[in-house]
Amino acid sequence: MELSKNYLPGDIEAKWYQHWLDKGYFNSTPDHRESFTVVIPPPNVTGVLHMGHCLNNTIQDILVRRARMQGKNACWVPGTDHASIATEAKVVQMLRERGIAKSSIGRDEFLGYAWEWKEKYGGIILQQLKKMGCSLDWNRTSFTMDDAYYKSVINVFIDLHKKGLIYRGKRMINWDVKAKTALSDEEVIYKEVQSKLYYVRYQIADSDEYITIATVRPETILGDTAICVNPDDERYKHLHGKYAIVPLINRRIPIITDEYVTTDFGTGALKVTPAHDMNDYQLGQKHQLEVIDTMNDDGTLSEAAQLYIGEDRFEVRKKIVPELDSKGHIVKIEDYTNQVGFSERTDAVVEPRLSLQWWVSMKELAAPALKAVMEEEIQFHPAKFKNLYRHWMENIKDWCISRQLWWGHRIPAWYAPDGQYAVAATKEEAFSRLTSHDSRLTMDDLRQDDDCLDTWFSSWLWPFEVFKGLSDPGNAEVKYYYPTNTLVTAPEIIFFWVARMIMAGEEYMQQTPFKNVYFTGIVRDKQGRKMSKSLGNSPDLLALIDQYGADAVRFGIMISSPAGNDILFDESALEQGRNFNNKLWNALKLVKGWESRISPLTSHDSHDAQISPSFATDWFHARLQKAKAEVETLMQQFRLSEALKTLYSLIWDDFCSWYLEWAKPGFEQPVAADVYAKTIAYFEEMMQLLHPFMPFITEEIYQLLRTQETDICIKQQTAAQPADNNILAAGELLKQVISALRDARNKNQIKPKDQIKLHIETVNEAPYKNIIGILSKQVNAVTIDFDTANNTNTIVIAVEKDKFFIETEKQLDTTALKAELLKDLEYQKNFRDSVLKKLSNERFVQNAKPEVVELERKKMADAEARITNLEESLKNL
RNA sequence: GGGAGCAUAGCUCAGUUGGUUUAGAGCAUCUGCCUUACAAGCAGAGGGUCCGCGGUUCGAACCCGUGUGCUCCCACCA
Repeated sequence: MELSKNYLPGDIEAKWYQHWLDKGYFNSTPDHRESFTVVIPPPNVTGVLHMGHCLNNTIQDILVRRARMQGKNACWVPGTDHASIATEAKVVQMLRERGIAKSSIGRDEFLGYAWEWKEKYGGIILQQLKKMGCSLDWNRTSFTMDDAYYKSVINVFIDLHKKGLIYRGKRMINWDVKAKTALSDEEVIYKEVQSKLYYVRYQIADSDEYITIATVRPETILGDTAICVNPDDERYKHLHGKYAIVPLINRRIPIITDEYVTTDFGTGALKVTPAHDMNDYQLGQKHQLEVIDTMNDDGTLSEAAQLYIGEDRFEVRKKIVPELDSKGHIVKIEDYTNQVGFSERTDAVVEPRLSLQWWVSMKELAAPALKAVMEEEIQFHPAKFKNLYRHWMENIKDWCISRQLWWGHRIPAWYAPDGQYAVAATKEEAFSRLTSHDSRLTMDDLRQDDDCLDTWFSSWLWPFEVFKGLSDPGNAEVKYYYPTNTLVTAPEIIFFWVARMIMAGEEYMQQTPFKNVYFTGIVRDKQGRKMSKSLGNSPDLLALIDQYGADAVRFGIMISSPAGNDILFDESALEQGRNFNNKLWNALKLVKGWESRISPLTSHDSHDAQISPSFATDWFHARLQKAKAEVETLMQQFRLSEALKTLYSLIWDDFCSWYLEWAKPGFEQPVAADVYAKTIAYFEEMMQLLHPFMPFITEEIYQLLRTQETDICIKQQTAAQPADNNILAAGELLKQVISALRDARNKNQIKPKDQIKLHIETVNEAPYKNIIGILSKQVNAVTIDFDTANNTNTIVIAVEKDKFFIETEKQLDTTALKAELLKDLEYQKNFRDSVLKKLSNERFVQNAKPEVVELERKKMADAEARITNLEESLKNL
């Protein structure tokens, strides 16, 4: 078969993915084997594949494919998240484009459109994962709003409510006065605006003294319930415990102290309006201040304001300033630049506002989840995230789980007209509970809570609910697959998601949901900026796959991403991946080319060094085993990019640059049968090791090498055998000698075609005996002997303690060579002196470990030998 | 403001209990090669005040302190 000049990934990738699907290799059912479960962090249904997904899913695929090849029952569960905010926003936007306002249609109609949208676009991202080669069990595709999943979410709500862990409480939220809805923090856009800072003075009660505060929102004065100063602020110490009078409305408010107030901003005195500012609210809670809500839901002032009732807050700002001024309360007005929140949807200035929300009480749930991580029942990779996790868990705040949205799991609470409510799975149940208090109620009186649950309130059940852990408790699948092995996710959602999954797992499965968490970094562009749509610096992943191939993309992103570090994405890494593919392809072509030239003889039958490079096969066997062991260790430590680097250099340097060159027969010479067979076996084994990282090309090459009894992706890997250290050392010596001789040839401009004679001066000829054949071919030496050269026109090279004389026809210019030797001599002398200094330090000899001292002695002896060697060489010149 | 982390070659990073390292790799750069697997290649080379300062130690890129610069998370300043 004719193999193409370069590797062409397109058709090959599509072919193998379909083949794997047809064979059902990615599908898992429980059996006697050990399970290895990974659940995908469910991408949003609104999502399209970006670099972050690429990184994250490549890592998962590597872990899953490797486990599968180690004989484990690997199961990687796909699925999507309903992503309530993001999806609802998309659907609203789509409706708006069709001229439909959300407010003009009812909840059911809206949800109809939302489901339609989900069915149409929600699966795109999963299809894209197939292009990357992800070995997911597609029969298990889950969605956080599937019927059974939905019911489990509701049941968890009911259960936690029953346990007293869910309650209703007031909270400051971001209020959009135009849309008359609450906004999530993510929907608030902070912009810098030019404001005024108004200095307003308040009279101290029962005194002629005044205290001046600074504010950008003078209209909120009407809701003031305290003035706060720093307890250490000398200017105000005499006012502690006194009262001030709110201008215009003459309310008496206390002057309180709190460390929160900084002395160097404004006047060091802060007016406190608990109903209209996040921080003031917290201060109010802490100091038990009265909360006066002076604003209606449309941004106009309410009756509680006493003045300007019914007028918009910004109108009031314009009017209240002159009024304050006319009564002598304005001290000065300064220009001021500050950050103001705007609604992402309506661009209205967001107003902090108090509202009644549902909460999960977190302390109790957090305790076992904190323990699981601190005691390493769950291991974080890298471990540095343990600190972050601990800090958050120890200072955990209650979780606000209600969202003023329609797309999501609707809160199972029903209200009677008098405000009484019941939490129940059905309206009927709620009715029966509420009628026991008030028998006059009818079903029609009951109204279900309009709000939805936070998206994370469903995704925290993901690791067991994909196996119906709650909807069908104790079923065989959840018993087999749960807990999962490794979660791969971004550190930015450690609190939103990872911590809460651990809590839910402990609470409902009595077991942590995973054993390992691998935190990926954030994918950034070359300049270190986060990839985002607005910057336009996020490349189109599918276009990259088309251009470089999926294997190259996977290689490129993995080679530059140590765990937990951000990765700076650079297309040159993909190019490196593509080149690596090509290197593999060409190595295949070379080895396949040997097929027609196999000699019936093996390397042992012949004494001809040219066709019996048994040293090469023995050496590479050891080299391969060593690399295999290294990869095993690195993978256990989740050092994936280092494992890939190890394989890259094994294949490119040791296999292609050294081994194949050593084992390669001369032009039209036969190939020893055992060399051929071993080369094929090594190649196969390397393809197996590389398969999890680059699944497509490895399968293709594996199949082309020879007729296989199975496909590579389910071929079991064998454990590394011990490597022979002597032969490894001999290989390193050979490499070193070849490099040194090539360097000398290069520097003396001896052309590759020019032959040389080589004399080796050594006290120990034995290590060289095995490698003469290879050596002569690699440095183009016509003869090699162990005699001292007597020709004066020679180049002398020192490697370790041995000397190499290159005899050539070419006239040599020794000046450059001399300079080189002098430089090396100086280095060696300096080195010797530094070692000598160490060894003559008595305290070093006394305190250091004996083996360290011994090592220094050896370094010393070696350096001495090299110095003598170099000095002699210089004399010869 | 609270917390976490980072600083090693032009770039991206290794350097695992302080001693096989007067520091390694890949990419980039330079030099020479169209050598019959591969120019998406081959052979070779150059390149470092391990952020500054102080300390601990026989010995520090590594441990401690401190300064500087950068990044991220949370809360966002009246």
